[in-house]
Amino acid sequence: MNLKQLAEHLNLSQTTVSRALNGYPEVSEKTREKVLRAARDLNYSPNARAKGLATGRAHAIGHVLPISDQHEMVNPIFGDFIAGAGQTYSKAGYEVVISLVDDKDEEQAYRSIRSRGNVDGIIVHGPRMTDGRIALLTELGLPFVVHGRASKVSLPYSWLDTNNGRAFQRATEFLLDLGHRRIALINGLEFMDFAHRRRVAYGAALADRGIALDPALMRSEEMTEVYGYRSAAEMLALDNPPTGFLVSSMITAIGVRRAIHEAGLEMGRDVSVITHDDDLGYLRNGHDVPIFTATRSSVRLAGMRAAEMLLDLIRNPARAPLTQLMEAELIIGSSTGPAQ
Amino acid sequence: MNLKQLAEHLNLSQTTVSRALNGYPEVSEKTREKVLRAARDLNYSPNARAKGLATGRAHAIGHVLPISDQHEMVNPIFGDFIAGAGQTYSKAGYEVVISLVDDKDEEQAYRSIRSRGNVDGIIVHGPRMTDGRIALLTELGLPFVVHGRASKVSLPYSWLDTNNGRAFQRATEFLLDLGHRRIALINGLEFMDFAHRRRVAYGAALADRGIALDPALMRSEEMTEVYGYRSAAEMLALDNPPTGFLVSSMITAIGVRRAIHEAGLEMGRDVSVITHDDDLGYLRNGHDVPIFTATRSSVRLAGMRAAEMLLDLIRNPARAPLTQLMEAELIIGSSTGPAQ
DNA sequence: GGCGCCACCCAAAGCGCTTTGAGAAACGCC
DNA sequence: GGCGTTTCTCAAAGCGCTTTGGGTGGCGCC
Repeated sequence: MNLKQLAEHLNLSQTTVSRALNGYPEVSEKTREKVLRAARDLNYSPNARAKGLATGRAHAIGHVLPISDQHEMVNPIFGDFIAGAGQTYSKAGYEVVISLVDDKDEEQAYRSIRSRGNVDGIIVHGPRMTDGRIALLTELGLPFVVHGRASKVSLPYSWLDTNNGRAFQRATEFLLDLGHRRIALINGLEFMDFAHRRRVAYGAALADRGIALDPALMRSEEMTEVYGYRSAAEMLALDNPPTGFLVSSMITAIGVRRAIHEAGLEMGRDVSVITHDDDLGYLRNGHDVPIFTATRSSVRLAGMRAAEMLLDLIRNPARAPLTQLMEAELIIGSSTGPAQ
Repeated sequence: MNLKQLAEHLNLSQTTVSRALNGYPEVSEKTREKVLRAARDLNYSPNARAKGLATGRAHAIGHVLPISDQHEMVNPIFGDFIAGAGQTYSKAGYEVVISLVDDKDEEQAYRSIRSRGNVDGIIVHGPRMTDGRIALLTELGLPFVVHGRASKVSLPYSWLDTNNGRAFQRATEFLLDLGHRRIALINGLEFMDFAHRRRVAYGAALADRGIALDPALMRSEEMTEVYGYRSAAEMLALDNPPTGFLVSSMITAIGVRRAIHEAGLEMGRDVSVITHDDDLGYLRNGHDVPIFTATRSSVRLAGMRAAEMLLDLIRNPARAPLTQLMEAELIIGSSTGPAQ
């Protein structure tokens, strides 16, 4: 069923039918009514490609996930982010298209996304500190919003980020205030911007209290459970083990907890743990009784907001870049306690 | 840059340029060479909408996630599945389009996906035991592959599934062989087909040894960490607590482990746990030293294979439905031991 | 009755590509 | 040199939609 057939069925021109369906005023209410009913009855919906070709809009948003040998963005965050964004999109009649792009041919990939024209804008995931994609997309004139920031990029661009620095500063201070002096950082990969910021904030908070950084207490890897376990196990075996852990994700913190248990220690009493919590749907940090003391910031909410920003950008291409910084809340769970 | 401009630039007709780019034999190698170089230099890539309109193929695959109030498919599995499928797609030049559809207007949604024509086929996620989508899609003539099965649907259709029944039967028998008699099932939602099969297999294995089902030891909910924790905590507080747990996902098993620890028990000694393990990238069950005894089946691999099946179906529309059953392997970790 | 004005409606062009049906150029053969 | 083939190239139609630039009929008004 296409427009032409529908028009013939109704004994109307394609123009009139199209106008009726798209809410143009040049058509009488009676006609519009008739057209809408027929469309529903005959189960007509316009061909997206043809519509896109004619209007120049794809009504789709691209989510580009960089992949490389060292690192892969398909992580637990992504599902929740998409779920949030998807909610916003579907209200606005937009679709999500996902591209996995190898960062070897990143430039080529973005250019081709641009000229293939099947998305009206894109969300950039996993920004590095110095991320070439921002300049590239700006040059290409394709609307985009970065989930996160790129510290070393000075161009103006639209982004939405959690205040990772502030969050980790507060978390570090929280442990310091409890009397901890040996505080470990089990961080994500530090060429990722968010992890870099956390690292810097942690360092600054310690320096503020005159505590020197100990490289033996700092790790930076992909945030898996096993990584948390291994790191914590090794650190707890040191002559001078940490009494507090700052961890970059719930999954990793679960690994840390496992190591603590295996060492015969109790979390919250012998060893304190604070983690960042993205508030993932299936991995709730117990909203009533938090398991972990955590810096919480909903990634699903971030998805919704980033999507709104992007749609806004698409509708008003002339608009200046939008930015939004979300504060994480520090929630107190039972994984922290005074230093022994 | 579009075809016309490229053709003008080369002083050729659009036809010739198009043929050169798409590898048709009617164009000389010399010309083709020239065209390809120009395309690369000028960063031309064809407009996907126009191409799709002309060819009738979208070069995109839809992944449809049902959402409802009671249940939401955006779960940890999804990221890995897409990562696997995406690998196959990008090799074949296909994109992924994600639609979140509310199951209230499911029928409408699938019909509209069909007629909007921006995907060539779809992967159906999260099949229920009696899933209306299968009949609907068959009727619509849209190629599709189901990730999982629908037990109560008798139509032939293409699917790829893990042998959940066999896996949970083996797991149950494994615990029985270790002497466990009170075995709990912390299952997923049992209107989901995979969970139903697990439930049936668990029941059958117990019945085989003449053990009656105890409703107090059976749960069926969304597979979160908190659910695992709460269920296990409650069961361990029973007068006659279980000595073995069969759990439907790693995340939930982590919750179970937490409850066991909090009860002052040790997993693998006082209480045994077997979980299903989807082999998620960021939540590895320790490939060298498994944390949990588990039935393992890579969901990423499932994604790759399902994608291949679908592409096959798209290329040969006349082909009979394809089916593929993946066996899970039972890996022995340290979370199980003889019943006390 | 003739005029202008709305309210409706339509034919046709155009979006960027593929593909058909045919023409020109080059070649070998007698 | 003329013929049939092969090789290369082209103009134009068509995919399903939107949108421009008119038309047509009915109404009130003088």
